[in-house]
Amino acid sequence: MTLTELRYIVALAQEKNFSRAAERCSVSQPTLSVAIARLEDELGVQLFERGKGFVSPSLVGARVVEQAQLALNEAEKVRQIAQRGRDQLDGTLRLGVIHTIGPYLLPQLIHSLKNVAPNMPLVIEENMTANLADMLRDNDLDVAILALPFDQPGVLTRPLYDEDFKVVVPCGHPWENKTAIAPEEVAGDEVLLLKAGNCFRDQVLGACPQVSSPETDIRLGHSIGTIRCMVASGLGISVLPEGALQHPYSNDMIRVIPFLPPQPSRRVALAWRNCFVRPKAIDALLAAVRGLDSPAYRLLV
Amino acid sequence: MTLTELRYIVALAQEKNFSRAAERCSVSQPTLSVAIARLEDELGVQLFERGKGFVSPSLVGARVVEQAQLALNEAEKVRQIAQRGRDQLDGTLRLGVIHTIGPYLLPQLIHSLKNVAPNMPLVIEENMTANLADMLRDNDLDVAILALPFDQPGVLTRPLYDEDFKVVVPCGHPWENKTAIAPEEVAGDEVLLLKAGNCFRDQVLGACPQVSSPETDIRLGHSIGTIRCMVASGLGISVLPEGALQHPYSNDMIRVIPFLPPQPSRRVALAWRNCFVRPKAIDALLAAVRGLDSPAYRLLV
DNA sequence: TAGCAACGATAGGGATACCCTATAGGTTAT
DNA sequence: ATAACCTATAGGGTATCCCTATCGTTGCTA
Repeated sequence: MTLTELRYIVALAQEKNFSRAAERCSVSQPTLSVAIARLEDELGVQLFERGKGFVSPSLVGARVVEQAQLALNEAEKVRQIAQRGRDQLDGTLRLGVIHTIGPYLLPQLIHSLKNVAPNMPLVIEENMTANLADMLRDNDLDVAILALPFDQPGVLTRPLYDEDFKVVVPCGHPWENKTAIAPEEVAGDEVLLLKAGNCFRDQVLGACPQVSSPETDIRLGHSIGTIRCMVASGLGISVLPEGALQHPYSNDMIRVIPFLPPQPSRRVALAWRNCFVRPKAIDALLAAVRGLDSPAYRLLV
Repeated sequence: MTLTELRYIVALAQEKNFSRAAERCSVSQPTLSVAIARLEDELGVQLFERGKGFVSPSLVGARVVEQAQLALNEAEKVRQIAQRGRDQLDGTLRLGVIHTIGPYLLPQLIHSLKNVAPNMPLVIEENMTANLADMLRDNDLDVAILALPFDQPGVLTRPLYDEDFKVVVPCGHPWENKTAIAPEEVAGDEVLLLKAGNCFRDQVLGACPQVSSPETDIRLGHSIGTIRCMVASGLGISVLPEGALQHPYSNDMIRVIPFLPPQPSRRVALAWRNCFVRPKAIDALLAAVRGLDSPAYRLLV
């Protein structure tokens, strides 16, 4: 039983004439005649009564034809669904992003993405790099935004932008009026850090070797927002990425001071499985990044 | 797009492995691999993402597979409907019958038919021979029971039984105690006849040439039942088929008297289009007639 | 009544599609 | 390093599919 055969019997039931039914199906009359005879043989039932002046579905034939029409309708829906799905920029994209980027980049990025791919809503997973890597591997995510280095077999990356690190001190701090700070000056346990697992914490420790990693978690924040508040309240100082210090996240209770050149920074990249089937969605994200307009991000795309 | 291809993608979505999916579909792995690639090409969408350790439906693929399953279900119903319809003794049979046979034969016949074909209900059309012939030709009936001769192109007949004619006189009539009557004795306008169009009326006129066909319809009955009552009330005599005089249609207000041999009779037959697709239903009717147990019918089957 | 037109079935041939085995190319596990 | 596993590709054989040509029947018409 094939879809073609089903189309044939539906056409014959409607036309009640082999030649016209064949024409409607764009085949010759013998083709349709033989195909229907074959289907009748396969099903073991005579579907049509060939009379002198008429062709008419038998009792069974009428029911079979009716059901055949339903089957054809469902098959046609398959084609329609595929047709609608041909646009790679149509349909949800599952995007992972690390905690230290998501809240600061995504509002702008989504706004920019709307221009490039208006019909591609994002499902956003905010997590740490290691978890995003797993989800990417397990096909729980389509794409992720995270900080380099990131090397994962079967996953491609593409740098998006560089983002400088800044020193953040509370209002009234001795460094309040410094214009630049050397990485080595940032030292001791006065420095507030993110909890372990966040890649940004390790990047700060790498950039400022004098910072001690305290055993207690008193000076460890769950998020950049927490740390910013702790700094503002006078608990200590910190090092944060510039993106997290843009309006409206900066305020007059803290002072943001640049490092001395070469300023420490991180490289933020897009990552996706090399076999991901919607490359145009990647392109759209790159274009959206290209459309960003923020001095905090030194674009690489 | 073929049903086979739809089966392939459903299997692959379930097994998430080309080899196992191929095995489930009873084809080789390359066959399934190529078929799916071909379908993806036809639909213009990549349905599956082939990763290192996994095979997973894409966003579109998942929807397509889901719809494919629905289409396959509908197609399978086609097969089931045909399967159920394979029994030619299952399903309604449209039976035509003439007025002078229906009320007398059918109660017994249906009872007998229940034993032969318990799942073949009858739709009964009671009409005159000419109309039954038309309905048979136009595929409005499957089969008819009527009196011979009946010759119609494309229609086959098979004799069922012979049925004698009897003279019916009212109680107290001069012939009341005769044991047999010659056809020529039945004469004049005392004889009650069916209205024109009924074949039995013509058969009586043929058997009893002395009977005059009155111009007025005073002595014409709409049905055999009407005539029987008119005889009982003393309006005249009549000639009726033996089947219409069985219990409970006979009573003590009328006398039923046979003709002198050779008794006039009619031959009742089954008729159906030669292309009718349920020959077993014909056989079942013949068997049901064979199962009749009434002295009024001299069976021929 | 002969001829013609309409219709469906059949015959025969050719193109295509389908499915197979063998194998390549890649990754994972031992 | 090797084996095992997985998917894609190549090449070839066969079955299916569809075509044209034609037959047989029926019904209509000249």
